[in-house]
Amino acid sequence: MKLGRSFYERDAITVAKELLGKLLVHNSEEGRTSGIIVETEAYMGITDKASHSYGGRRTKRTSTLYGKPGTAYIYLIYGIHSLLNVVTGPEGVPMAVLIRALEPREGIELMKARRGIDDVKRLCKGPGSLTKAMGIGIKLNGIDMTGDILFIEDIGYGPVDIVQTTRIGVEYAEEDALKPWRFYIRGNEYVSRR
DNA sequence: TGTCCGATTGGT
DNA sequence: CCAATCGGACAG
Repeated sequence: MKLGRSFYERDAITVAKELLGKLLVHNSEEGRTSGIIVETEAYMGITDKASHSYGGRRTKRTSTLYGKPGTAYIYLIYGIHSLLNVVTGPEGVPMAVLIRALEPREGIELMKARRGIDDVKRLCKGPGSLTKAMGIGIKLNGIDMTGDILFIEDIGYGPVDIVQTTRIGVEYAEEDALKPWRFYIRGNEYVSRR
């Protein structure tokens, strides 16, 4: 069953935990790909120094974060990688959940071709890797994830044993770098390293 | 308009 | 450890 607006209309920490074990699906022109979400991070918005919307910052890029819950916030990092987030919380509250890793399910051959590697374990390991495997680029920024192109389903996976720890790559966020807002499925082989 | 730099990745 | 690669953010 596809996740609807109300699922996303909650704080990012709650959504980040509950997204573990759900299925991310992309119906692209090249074909359908999907994977179980095994790792997420919560970005809590205007009070979170690691968030793009910290302090209520509202620019061309971050305007997506202020949209409806369930909107895809996709941006380019290092000029190379697209990172996928789902906007959460009530409209106007700029929180989001970063999808960091997937366990591939459907379209694995297409993912291998897009990534140029064969190791299934590495196909969607890391936020920049999974978007490449799934064919998700910044063109999809702002798309409604309650639609039929890019969306998330509850497939009854679980129960899930959640590990909670600090987020990756946010050292600049001072005290907020220590907040335990990264979540992943304990023991899962597809979680990113470091 | 000019400069700085990143919620990363892959290779040295 | 370090380069890749480019649009966003912000100073001037």
